[in-house]
Amino acid sequence: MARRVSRLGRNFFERDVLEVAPDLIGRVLVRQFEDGSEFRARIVEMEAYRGEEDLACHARFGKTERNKVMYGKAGVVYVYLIYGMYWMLNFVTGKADEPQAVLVRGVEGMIGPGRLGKQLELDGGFYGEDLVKSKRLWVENCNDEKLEIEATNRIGIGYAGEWARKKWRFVAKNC
DNA sequence: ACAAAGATCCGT
DNA sequence: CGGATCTTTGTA
Repeated sequence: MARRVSRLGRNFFERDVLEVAPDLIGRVLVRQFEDGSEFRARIVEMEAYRGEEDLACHARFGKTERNKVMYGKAGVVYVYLIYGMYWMLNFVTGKADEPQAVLVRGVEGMIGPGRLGKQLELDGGFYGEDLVKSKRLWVENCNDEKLEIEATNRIGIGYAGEWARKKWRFVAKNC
């Protein structure tokens, strides 16, 4: 049965972040630039950030100006500048008022969240971008064989105590 | 108002 | 291993 390549819809992102994060491995991240060119690559590394109780999550201090989009509807983009240099790409997941997001840490040929943000030419203008409707950034299904997924500790969050030991980083095994 | 830290990367 | 570079956050 012919099934068109399709963009992931709202319902995909409305599930719990621990379900969505591994499910995004192997899907295709698409970025269309102003000049008509396109960046397209399979996602191979994701990290889950889940709720105010997760001390590694930006929602650990409650709702703020920066993280408020995480409290809204799923399927929109949460970007923020880290170390004054790198734009980090996240997707909001779960129900409204449940602050969750997945950080895109790497795609095929472009590993590292900071480098990816640079390659995609992200900036504050992507804050709140809706992946379901956007003309410049979205995620598509992939018909290729499924990748084997490994779960490990999250990177760069050593300050989070117990939460640093959660295996909430999902990475394709052959990468 | 201020100071400290940060979901990183690069060059030495 | 330290510097770049600047926004966010709690009050160190």
